[in-house]
Amino acid sequence: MYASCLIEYPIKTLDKTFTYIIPDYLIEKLKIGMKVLVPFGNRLVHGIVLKIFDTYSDSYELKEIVRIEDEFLILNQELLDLGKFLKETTLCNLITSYQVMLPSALKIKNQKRSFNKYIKYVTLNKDNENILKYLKTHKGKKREILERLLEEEKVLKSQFDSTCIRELESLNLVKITLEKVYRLNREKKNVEEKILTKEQAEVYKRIVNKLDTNDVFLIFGVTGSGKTLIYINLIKKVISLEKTALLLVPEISLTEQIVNIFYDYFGNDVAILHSGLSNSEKYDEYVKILRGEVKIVIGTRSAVFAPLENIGIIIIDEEHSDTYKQETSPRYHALDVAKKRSQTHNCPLVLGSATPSLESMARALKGVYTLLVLKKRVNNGVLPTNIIVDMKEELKKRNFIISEELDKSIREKLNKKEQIILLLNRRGYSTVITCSNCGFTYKCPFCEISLTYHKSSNTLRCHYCGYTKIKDDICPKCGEAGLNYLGFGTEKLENIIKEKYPLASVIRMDSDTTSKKGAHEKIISSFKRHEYDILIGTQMISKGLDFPNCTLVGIINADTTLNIPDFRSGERTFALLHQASGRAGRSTQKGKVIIQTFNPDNKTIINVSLNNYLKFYQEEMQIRKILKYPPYYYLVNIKVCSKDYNNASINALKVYNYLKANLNKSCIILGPSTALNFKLKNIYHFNITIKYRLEENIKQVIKELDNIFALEKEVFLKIDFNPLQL
DNA sequence: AGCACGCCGACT
DNA sequence: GTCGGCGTGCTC
Repeated sequence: MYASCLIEYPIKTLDKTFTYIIPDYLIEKLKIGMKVLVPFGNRLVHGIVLKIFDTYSDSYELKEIVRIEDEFLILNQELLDLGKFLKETTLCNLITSYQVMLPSALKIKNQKRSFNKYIKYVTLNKDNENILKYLKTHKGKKREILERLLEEEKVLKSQFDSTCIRELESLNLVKITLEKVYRLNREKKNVEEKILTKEQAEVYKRIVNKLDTNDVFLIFGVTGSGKTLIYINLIKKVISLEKTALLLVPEISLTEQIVNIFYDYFGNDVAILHSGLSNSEKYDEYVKILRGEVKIVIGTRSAVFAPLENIGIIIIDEEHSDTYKQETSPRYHALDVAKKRSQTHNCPLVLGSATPSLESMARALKGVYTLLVLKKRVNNGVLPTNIIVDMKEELKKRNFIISEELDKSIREKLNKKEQIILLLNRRGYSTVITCSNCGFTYKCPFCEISLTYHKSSNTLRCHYCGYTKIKDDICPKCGEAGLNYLGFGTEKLENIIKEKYPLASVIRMDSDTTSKKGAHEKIISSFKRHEYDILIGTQMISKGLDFPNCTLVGIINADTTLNIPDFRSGERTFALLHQASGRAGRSTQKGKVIIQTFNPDNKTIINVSLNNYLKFYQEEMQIRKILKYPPYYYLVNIKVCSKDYNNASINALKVYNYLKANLNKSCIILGPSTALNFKLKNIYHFNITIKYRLEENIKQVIKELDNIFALEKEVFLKIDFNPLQL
């Protein structure tokens, strides 16, 4: 018997199978989809079995498979096929597809063999007359152990002295047994059944009637309209039909809250998968799913590959979120994978958002998706009042960061003992450091992006590659003490707020304060318990969080995302600001949102303040139509990358010429232009973007282009179909 | 990716 | 004479 295997290295030249002989003793055990160890060249590497067959006619001298690496791990046929789908749609290596499906503990290239956690118990060796004899003739510690075991049968080994146990074990009186345990365990709570509102019930019914189809639904529901409760009811229904459910959420800061709700409802029927778990925890959760021990999987992007069988529903919450798109190979969008899986399992796909992506909304309005609308907030909550503050006017009054209006509102809310959220989508202390004497500006030596000053660590850091240096006292160029700290981030905002409102307690949440495991949860729950009056944070505080006592949201600078030169910046700004404003007044009190901006006439910002998604949608669609962007056109982005500037530049032109010569005339080719982050981690990037309406030969042409550059050593391509960022 | 093989410069 | 530089080429 023979097996075709894929090798662990993700390189174009190795993106093919290698054939091995299956040794006799493995013939029974070896299955397609297993992780194996095989000889490759003069060393051993990991691989994955794709095919098993019994005749081999080539004259090549084959080697034998050494062993199976993990008896549990089998990628099932659905996932193996899904990998091929990923390779086809994103042009990645096949092994890369399979790597992304596995938790890091099980990754093909991972060396460690067992992540299983066991608990050791001591039990009496049954039917052993010697125990009674021993009891008669001995006294002391060891006798006490035996007596206790006679009563309790099974006791944790850690309760006893280990040398005593070792001696009793060697006398054959007791034995040690191992029990596999999972690191995460949550019991179901008896939660009070919440009854769906009329509106929620209607949405629920529409989906439940279609559980035997692979229809796609878009739930367009205002913030606070209770989408989660609909998800819970749908999942309950699916489970009652003996099927499983997959729920995707955008990021960890959100998962905690949603996961807790689901744990309460479903207890150990839930497995969770996200980057906040340790490798071992992820391994445990994955094994639970693999063995069919859970019915619900909740997780971030890569959880879309969870090895669930018999899926009855797939739900993507906050479907507009960028986090569903992977920015490294394989550059897939979880929504596309979910759609594929919903077809395979013939189950509905439910997308939920208060600010759907333009693509999804366009499809829903065209009738490709079923549009379901939730207009009301639960508890009759009303949407907050939004106030736009023109910061150009405030500057004249010398209010640089906090406007008069915001200041007034903060004081008012503090007096009323209500809570406040301040959003500033920029971390660090100051964002630009220049010398007033010679004009020098600090830039990252690898990315050419201005460094951000972090006061707490007294360092200058690059937010793209992580480069860090200690702050200088004098300008490194001219030697004068003329360094100025301009621009501000969350760290400085925190200082300013603390100074301005000394009686208020303030907490900051951004990626600097949440690097430790569980830090998100800690900050969120303490704010929820009202241990703090003011929460300052970056975008991570904007989504999905539910703070009933928060009645004021201040958006310190609405322009940060607006000014990024990307055709989606309007869409992103709307989603971010709308989501953030949705944090205000989620229970009975009416909320207030103050939006500080230098562009008070900007249409996107005005539509945010009007809480009018549909108007935003229509206006933005007009722009997209005129500029030929999605959803009217499809995009492919090709980045030509090299350590050498000239090399990158010359090859970018080569790529352009190749595309020009081979693509249909109807395709629009933009570039080559320097990418937004032109130099990143010491690598130069050139962008070429293709816009097209009809698929035709585009995939084939780009595939060939990719093959040509696979041989190139100094230059490489990053090809992104349907990119979210250019 | 890794490692061997292979062909040219400065050293015990 | 040898040690070692990193350029090509192969891995079932």
